[in-house]
Amino acid sequence: MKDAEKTDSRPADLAAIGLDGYAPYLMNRIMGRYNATLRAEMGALGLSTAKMRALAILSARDGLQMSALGVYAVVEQSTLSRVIEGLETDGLVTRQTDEIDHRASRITLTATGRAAFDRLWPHMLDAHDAMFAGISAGEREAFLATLRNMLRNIRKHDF
Amino acid sequence: MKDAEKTDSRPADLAAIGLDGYAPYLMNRIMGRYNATLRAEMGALGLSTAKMRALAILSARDGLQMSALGVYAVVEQSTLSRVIEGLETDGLVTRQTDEIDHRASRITLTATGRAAFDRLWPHMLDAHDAMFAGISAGEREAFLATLRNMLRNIRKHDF
DNA sequence: TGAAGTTACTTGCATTTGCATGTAATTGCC
DNA sequence: GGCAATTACATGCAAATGCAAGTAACTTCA
Repeated sequence: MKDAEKTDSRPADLAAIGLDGYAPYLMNRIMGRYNATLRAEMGALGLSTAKMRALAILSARDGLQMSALGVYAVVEQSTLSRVIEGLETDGLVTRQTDEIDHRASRITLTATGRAAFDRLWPHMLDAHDAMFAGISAGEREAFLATLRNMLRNIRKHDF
Repeated sequence: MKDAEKTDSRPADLAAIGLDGYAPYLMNRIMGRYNATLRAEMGALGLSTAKMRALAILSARDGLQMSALGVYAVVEQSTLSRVIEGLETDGLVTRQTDEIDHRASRITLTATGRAAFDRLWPHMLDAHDAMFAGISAGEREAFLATLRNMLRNIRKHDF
């Protein structure tokens, strides 16, 4: 075998496998476009990336604590704290102290917040569909299955 | 069929498909951890996320213009301008006016810059390997192929 | 039970980032 | 050739973000 970089040993550098052979590069490119598209489309509504993510997660799992919401939304806790403060000011979410643990607060979507997400969702869906254009349902499912395994590999929480 | 969200029509919301059924969510989680890990590990070396990406891309494709580098590295043009300025100050890259197009500049890694990438690369590889732990070479290849198709779908440039 | 340690969130502060705009160089087209 | 449109990059500025430190509320365990 001529090319040392083709063996099972760790590739010497990025050039050895090529940008297109390095999954994080491809994923960054794809998510960069996804995020940029949504930010541009929703910026007019006063929704930052972090705000969009918080709304989206809450639409699927209401009543989360800040800490869990931060994990799901991939937003630093300090950032999330301010984001939620802003969403609360705008009346999109409610923050109430947890009954059992008085340090924690439960974040809930208001009707207004739900309506905001309902305007956001079609854009998210469009961005999603654009990604998977021409990709079969079977391939998409296999792709999702791999993603779920990868998340399980690298996540630091049980969710 | 009972569940309207299980048909081919567009799902009503995120809850209908679940977070784990929405690829951008999974990809954000995974890349969030990837980026956070690298940032934490390389912050001591004075490398921000954008600086790391610029070095990595240049290690594979030297002599790029700012505009192309920005696309590959998924960094806004204005941000990249400052990032490259910083890297140039630190002696990691060289910026020289393009011979033909005097508006453009060609960015090149210096020996110091290459050395910086060589320290960065093992961390990138570790993060990559952590993602794909327990995933077969075949599954990884299929995953990469889907990613390449997705990038082709959503990219706005020919590269 | 009570002091030390942990956890949940907030806040101060400096850095990073993005958008809008500015400047210089090139291209297109009459 | 020459002027309008476009392209490449730089910069002003405000918003977003991350880290470190602070406060308050549990938990643990002697």
